[in-house]
Amino acid sequence: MTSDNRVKIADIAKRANVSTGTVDRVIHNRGEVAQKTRDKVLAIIKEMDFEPDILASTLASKKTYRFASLIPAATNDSLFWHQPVIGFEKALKQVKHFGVAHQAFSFNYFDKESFKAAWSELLESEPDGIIVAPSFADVSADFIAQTEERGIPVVFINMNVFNLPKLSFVGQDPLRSGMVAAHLLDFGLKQKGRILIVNIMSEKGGNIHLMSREEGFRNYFHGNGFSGKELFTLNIYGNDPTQIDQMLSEVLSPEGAEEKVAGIFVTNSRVFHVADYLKKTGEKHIRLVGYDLLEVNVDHLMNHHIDFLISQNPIGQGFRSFMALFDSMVLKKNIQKYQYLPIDIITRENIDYYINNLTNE
Amino acid sequence: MTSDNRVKIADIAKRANVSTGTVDRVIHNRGEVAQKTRDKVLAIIKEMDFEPDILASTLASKKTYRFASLIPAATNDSLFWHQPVIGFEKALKQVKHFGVAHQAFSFNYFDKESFKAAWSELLESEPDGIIVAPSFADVSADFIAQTEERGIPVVFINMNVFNLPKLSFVGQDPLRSGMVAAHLLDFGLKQKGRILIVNIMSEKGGNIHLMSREEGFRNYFHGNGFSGKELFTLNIYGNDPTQIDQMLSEVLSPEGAEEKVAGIFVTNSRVFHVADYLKKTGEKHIRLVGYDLLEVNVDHLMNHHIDFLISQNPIGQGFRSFMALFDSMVLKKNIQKYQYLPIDIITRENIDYYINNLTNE
DNA sequence: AAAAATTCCGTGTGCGCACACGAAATTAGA
DNA sequence: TCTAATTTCGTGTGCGCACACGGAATTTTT
Repeated sequence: MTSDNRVKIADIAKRANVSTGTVDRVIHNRGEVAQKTRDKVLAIIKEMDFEPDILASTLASKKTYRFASLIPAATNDSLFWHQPVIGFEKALKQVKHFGVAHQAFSFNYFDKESFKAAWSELLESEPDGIIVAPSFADVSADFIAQTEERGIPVVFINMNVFNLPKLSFVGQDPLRSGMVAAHLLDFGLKQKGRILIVNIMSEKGGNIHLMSREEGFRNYFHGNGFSGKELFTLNIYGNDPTQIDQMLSEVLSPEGAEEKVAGIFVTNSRVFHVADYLKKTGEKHIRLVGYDLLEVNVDHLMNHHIDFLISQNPIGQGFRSFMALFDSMVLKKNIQKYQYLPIDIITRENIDYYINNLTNE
Repeated sequence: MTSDNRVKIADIAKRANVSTGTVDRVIHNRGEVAQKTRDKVLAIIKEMDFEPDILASTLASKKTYRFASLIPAATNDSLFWHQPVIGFEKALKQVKHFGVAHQAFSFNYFDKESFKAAWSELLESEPDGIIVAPSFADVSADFIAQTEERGIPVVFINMNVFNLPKLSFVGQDPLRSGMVAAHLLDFGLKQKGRILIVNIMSEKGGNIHLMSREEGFRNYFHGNGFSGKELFTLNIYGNDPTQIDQMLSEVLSPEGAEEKVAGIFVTNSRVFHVADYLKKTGEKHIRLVGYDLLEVNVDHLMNHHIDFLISQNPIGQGFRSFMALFDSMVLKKNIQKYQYLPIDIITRENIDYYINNLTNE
């Protein structure tokens, strides 16, 4: 019930013939300590394996950590981004006692200017740590320069910009996730057959992600020798249903096609557009794989119009990003620079356990 | 940097014209308070939305929580059980500041007596909370009666015993996981084909799990109408490789078989035995699905002798079980009684992110 | 109505640490 | 050598809460 013999600051102090104040000064590198005594205290700290009591510590120092996040606003075009916020909130709930606060900023996914403006606003709030989805690499570079100068740690969520300094990246490996999709379709299809890769994207750029997924998808087939599958790509810009339908029918309709398409890989969450089309045309033999557990996608999955969805675990991404800042800044832990989240394969049978999952609650 | 206006006990006290001591007494239901003032204080607490500061609270009350775990020892027959311990340790690391300690007990997976003995030893240590894998339901029932009497909360990990009282169950839904396996094989096989279900189990019982998985597997096919698949079961008792090989060959060899078997579902982690056999006989066209990321299984997965593995996320199970006790006892949170973990589908391409995964670190 | 028994309540101390303040020790200046 | 400037250090207070102790208020007993 009550056992404890953790070594505390007072123990160190006694052992070193100094006061607790002095020990405290060396612990926090606050100077005003003679080199000799500093060394002695340091040695004793190590020898006695002293670890400060975080509870007492944060209780005494009324310090507050203010974290700021900057991610796209959740709209019809980017429903995905509603989820990471939930992850932020879960994490916050778990660590708020330690004096952590959170302020959220957002921007228009397709508007570089709004991204820039939000970044500025965020910096003006002078946060102690930042989580950002660096949609526009060039703009991000400018601002990261500033955070570097001010010594504010930054975590990248969902998308990475490799050449920029960062505390950590939290997200998925797009190449690998493309390979997973490829494996699934390969597994489900007969030996031969054409496979269509569909990129539904914005004209305004910021689609590096999709390219990597396609690359991974193609790599899978190349890596596994000739498997009798023929791959071809359809790029669709914008998300006008009518236009999408038309472009799909050109490629899929009997007249247009050479050999019949057996499977389709949509490189992002817009997969529901393709499912809509297949449903509408009564096509039932084309295997379909896409991304993310949007409600529309889940509906199609349950109704057999989508075979597999790959989840990016957006809640987990939010949670992990937040905790990365917390672990690093509050607990002074060392953080893994690349935190690749699992590439979850979702079917009708296991989806219950991935929706609103509490994995990281 | 320093902003805070959380309401504290002193605020309540002042507002109620009583001392902090009195407020403290009502908060902890420690009696010795007139009903009238008790009501008043309670009202004010609610009105001001007071939440005690957990940090200060645990700091002041030198209370210690001792959690005990009881799971099978990790042996060749149950390698799986090495993982939950890692989850326990991760959880402990995260919450040890709150005065949480952990003592591990283990037993022989196949030996009911050792289970009984370990239970007794555990109870003698008078823990404040318990995590147990209730391998033998009848024995567990006896001991659960005792924990109930003493008011010690118990969490069941990995396997559930439905009619026993518990704080929470943490594990997977075996029925559903069987369905997932079925979906995968169904997806990967031509229209027709025989599918073999293999249960490799101990003679000594404790295999309810496997039965449920088989049931789920069969339900999938029944639920989806006649899909042209014929299912049949092979039960193997014991884990002698020679015997396993022989029994498999009887069922799979050209002479023995009526129609060729197209896919095999092994209902637990012993799937490597079947993979060994397939590898040995050079069979490459039989699809194979099984459970758990044991090293031997992972090897077969990487070498294409196993198509999919279903992971039970054992580390996560350990972590969640531990946190269930913590959340309930220390944080006084309400706990979900059934915590079903995701049924993770593992392929060569995504396995990296499930092995030693830090999802819950 | 006074004494005894109960019920109810306020005060004080300490948990382990952070940090301000000022004093002591040391060094520099004259 | 004595004072002034620096460097180095010890002490005290408080963070928000838990809990022991003893005293005040109330009720019961005689």
